[in-house]
Order: sequence, then structure tokens, then C-alpha cells
Amino acid sequence: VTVEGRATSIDVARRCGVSQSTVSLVLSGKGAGRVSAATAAAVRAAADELGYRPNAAARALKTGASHTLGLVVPDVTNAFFGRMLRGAQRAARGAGYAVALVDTGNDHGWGDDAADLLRAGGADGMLLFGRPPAAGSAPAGGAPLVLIEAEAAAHPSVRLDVEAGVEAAARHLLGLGHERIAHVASEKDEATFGLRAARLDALLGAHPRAFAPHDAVGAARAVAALLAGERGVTALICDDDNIAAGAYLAARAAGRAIPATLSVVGFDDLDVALVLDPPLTTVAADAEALGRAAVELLLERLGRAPGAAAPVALVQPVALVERGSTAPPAG
Amino acid sequence: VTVEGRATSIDVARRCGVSQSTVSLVLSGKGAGRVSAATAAAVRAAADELGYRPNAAARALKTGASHTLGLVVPDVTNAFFGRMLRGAQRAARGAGYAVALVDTGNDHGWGDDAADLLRAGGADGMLLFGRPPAAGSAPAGGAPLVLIEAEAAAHPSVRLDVEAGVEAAARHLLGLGHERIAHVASEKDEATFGLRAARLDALLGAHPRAFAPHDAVGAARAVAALLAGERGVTALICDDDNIAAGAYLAARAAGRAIPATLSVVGFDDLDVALVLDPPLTTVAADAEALGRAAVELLLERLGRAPGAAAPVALVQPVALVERGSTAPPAG
DNA sequence: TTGTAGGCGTTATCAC
DNA sequence: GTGATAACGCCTACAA
Repeated sequence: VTVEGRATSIDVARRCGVSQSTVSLVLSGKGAGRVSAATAAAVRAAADELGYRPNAAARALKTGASHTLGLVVPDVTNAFFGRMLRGAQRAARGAGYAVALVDTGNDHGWGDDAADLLRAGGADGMLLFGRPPAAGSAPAGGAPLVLIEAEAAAHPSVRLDVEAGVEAAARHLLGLGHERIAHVASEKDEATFGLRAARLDALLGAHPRAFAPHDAVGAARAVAALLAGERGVTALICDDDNIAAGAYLAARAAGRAIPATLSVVGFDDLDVALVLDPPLTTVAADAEALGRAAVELLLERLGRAPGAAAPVALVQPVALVERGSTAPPAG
Repeated sequence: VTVEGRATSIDVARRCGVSQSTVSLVLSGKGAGRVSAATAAAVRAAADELGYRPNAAARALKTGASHTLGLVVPDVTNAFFGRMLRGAQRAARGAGYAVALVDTGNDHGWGDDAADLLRAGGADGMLLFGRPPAAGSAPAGGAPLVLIEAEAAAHPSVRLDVEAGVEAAARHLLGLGHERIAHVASEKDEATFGLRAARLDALLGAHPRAFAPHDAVGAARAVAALLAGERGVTALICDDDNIAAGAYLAARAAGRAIPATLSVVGFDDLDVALVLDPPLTTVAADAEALGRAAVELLLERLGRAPGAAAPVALVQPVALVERGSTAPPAG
């Protein structure tokens, strides 16, 4: 267990009197049937004693693959990303890849961030969340790219079927008898939110809409303003459960009881949905599966030739979970 | 904007008729006063046109630094880690480092995970959350290590002053007149939780304790059992806000009103604390600062000689935030 | 079955 | 000012 600086494969070779290439052969598992069992054992023993670890940089340089994936998300602080991260991370690790994370903190320095990461860590491929890379920039320096919750002709992508999600929410409320439904939309301009607004517009015609940040306190302000300004709103469709939590706060402050005088639907089915009182009716999204699928797409693409095969655009299903926050409108 | 495979510094050199080493000098900024302004400009132009990006692996091999930090956390899904991640990530990026993330998913395959990451990504240093590395293993392969929310003589560390935190919570409840206070502890065996239990034992003497998972539903079960089994408990100190959220669920189910017949104190001050009704009295911890401090410690250590200077153990303050979930016991 | 040699793309030390 | 040249540690034909 001697840990003294670094042992190289040459040290190992010297230690047991063989050549460096033999060491490489044995330790990379490609010595089967080529190196005698005795030498192989000796090599392994020596490597063990020296605590030898192959130098990742050297290997990456030689093979051209760093076995690292870059993941760019707008806000690690959001529970949704935590779950997505876990899915991505697991899938990646299962395939021997590490995940390097970039949190842009909602600033749109996309190209910069992504490129920086690549330059720094030398990722083999990138996962970009939320918006396609700016047209001009080549954010990954030519590395394979997979988009999450965004689409672009040039790259494979995975996203949730958010249109079906908001549609299910709207139909649920319509079925309950609501006639004036407001959309509490995200203030971020990510593709997914645009899709939702468009579908709701098509479905509901003109209807109130407010824009809110993804935290309960900020969202509460937005919802309070909406409720004060718009007459007769009896139901809210929120772009995210955190925003829905804000709606609860605003409703409480305004003396509106949920669901008696205000119905609320969220999106994502985060942990907070169950903690709210009453439990939140929401559109459940499997964030972990999303992350996993994105990584699988990227890994698959890393296997292919650079431009081969048309990029796929995966769409994953979501499902409305009816809980206690929705009911027929009063009176 | 031609992106054709990869352009190397040799391509750039050829393009503008200089030697490769001149290109290196110019682009690494070390050409000041050595390379003529004209050549420098030409080199930069050529690099731009070719979309040249230095090869990270080659640079890492040559310089011995990958500019990547490994971060190992038990559960990215917890909002606390989201905030910590952000702090760590920002500090790292500010210094030109990328952060590679490993989520162990609460399994204690420490050595494996950390080593795997290192092998894969070649991190210059590691940040380990929650528990010191197993004595025998050298999880980072000799790379500098910083512990977060854990301490060990051999490594620098940062942690929250959790003892002061639970003490403040306990004194607050004691001051309110509570006499039978239960501790809803985390079921994880991380150092931070042991510290809290010990302090509460010292302060409160024998008192009820239940162990709960860090999700509301699971925690609710644990709290329900505690409340059913123990007589006269009027207040709960929870190891985390998610657990406190579970306590709300259990209290609701058991018909105990918060704070009228049950006071609850949480830990961390996550977003959920404000969403709960009534808002949760909790011990606020600055997770972002924790992440930042850890990265700074690691970067500083990366600057020094391998064994130089005694490892520091930073302890960051926490503060009780009184909100609506605590009140004098009934009757 | 094993060893030799060349090169991956950089950086950095020297001559020129 | 600029250009050869030698590593960095590993992989992999190819030679022995």
C-alpha cells in the first residue's frame, strides 16, 4: 500500500523484469493467450504492490477517448435535475464513463461554458439541457452532442412529451368543469416551456398566463399578481411543482382554499408534491429515465462514425397523477 | 467555422508557416516579448480559422494536471447537495477547473467509486462527502483529498457546526417549555449525524430517538411509529428538512396540529421549509458556501507540495431560523 | 511468448 | 524572435 507519487507501467515492468509492453498487454486484458500465466501473475502482483494506476491522460491521448461525458444543466439546485443527474450518472458509470458537470446557473453563456468544459476536461461527448447550441458556435468543438428537453435537426435528442402532459392537465380541469384556467409558466425561455404554452393556447384559446421563477417564494409573487389581476380564474396549470408550491403560498395568503376555490396542477412530480397540503395533482415525469436515455443515446453515438445515421428524437411519456389539489370549481 | 475532425497545433503551424513550438508559445500566452506581434496575430488568426482547440489529454499528460476535480456525494437527489454542487462548481470554474461528479446513491462503495472516477477522468484532486475513506484504501490513488461533513487527521476538511445547530434547536425548544423532545435522526451513518446525536444526548439526557430516511414519505412512517410508541413527546428535532416534512405528514395523519400540539425543528433550510404550512423553524446551513470552501481548500492544497502544512479542519457556522412550527407545548 | 519502436499532441528547454 | 528536439505514459503493430 505504498503510495509514493505515481508508479508508471515502466516501473511495474522493471519491478518484475519484463518489458513495458508486456505490462500493458496484461493489464489491459489483451494478454489472453499471448502472455504466459506466470508472467501475467507476476505483472499483476508487481502492479498491485506498487499501487499502479494507469495514467488517464496518457491513455486518453493514445486512444483518443477520455471516457468522460460533459453534462450542462441550467440549475442543479432544482430537484428535477438532481434526479436527472442520477440517471445520467448511473448509466454513464455502468459504461465506464465519468460525468463532468457544468451548472450554468441559468445564464446563457452556453457556448462558453460547454467549450470551457471540453477544453478543460476533454469530454468525449456532451449532453446539453434546455436549448440547442447557438447556431454559429460549435460548443462541443465538434464532439458528439445530445440534447435534453430541446430539439435540433443536427443532433439526437430526448425530451418529455410535455404537450401530452399539459393537455392531460387541461382536459382534467376542463372535465371537472373549470372554464377559466390560467397558465403559470416558467420565466425561462427553454424549448420545453414554449411547447407547453403553444399546446395550451391551441387547446384553451385565449387564457391568462403569468411567468414565474422556479422557486416557491418568487412564484408566489407571480401567482399573487395573477390572482389579483385576473377575474374568475378557478384553476392553475403550473410548469413545475416548485411553481405550484408558490401557488399554494399565494393561495394561502389570498384566502383561497385549495381545491375548494382554486385547483392547482403541477409538473414533474417532485418530492414536494406529496408534502404540500393537499397533495398536489401533477404531471409525473421520470427525470431519471430522461438522464439515462440521454446518456445511452450519446454512448451509442460515440460508437458510430461521426456523421452516420440520422439523429433520433426520443420523446418520453408522462402521466397525470390525480391527487388532492383539483376539484370542481365552487358554485 | 469548418469543423473537420480535430485541428492540432501542427496544422495551425503549417497554415501560417511557423513552427509548432511558436504556435504553442503564442496560444499559451507565454509568447509575450518573445514572439513578434505580427506572427502572434497570424497564429491566432490561423487557429481561429481552423477552430483549433488544444487537446486536453495531451496537455494533461505533459503538465501532469487535468484541471478536473472529483466530487463524490451520497445522494444528488437531495436538495442540499444541489446547492453544495453549485457552490463547488462555481468556485471550481472560477479557477479553471471542471467538476466530475460521482453519486454513490448511498451505497458505500467508496473506494471503488472514487478510484473509478479517478481512473476514468484523471482528477487532480477529490472532494469526499460524509465519511472518511476506509483506512486501508487509497481512494484517490494518492491525489489530494478534501473531506466535506467529515473529519480525519490525514486530510483537510470542511463541515458545518452541526453541534451548535442542534444545540440551538434544543435550547429554543427548552426555552419554550418543552420537556419531552424527540430526535428524528437520519438513518445514514455519516459523521455529521453522529455528532448531532451525541450533542443532543449530552444536552437532553435520555430522550426518544427514531431513525428516518431522507424522504418525506419514508420519514413520515418513522415519525408515525415514534409518535405512537412514545408518550408525551411535544417536540421533534429533525436531522434534515425533508425529514421534517415527513413529520408534518405524520402529524397531519395523527391529528396533531403544528405547532399547537407538536413543535418541529428542521435542519438545512431548504426550499421546502418555506412551503410547509406552517413554515418550518429550522437550522439554516449555507450549503453553497460549504461547497465553495471545500473547493478552495482543495485548490489551495493543489498548489502546495504533496505533504506540506498540517491539514486544516474548517467549521462553518449555522443559525437557527425561527418560523411558525415551534410554540410552547399545549396545556 | 515476449521485446522493440513509433507516435498520440503538448509543453518546455535549448540552440540558432 | 524562432525552430528543432526531447520527453510525458501509454498502446499496438511488428519483429524476434
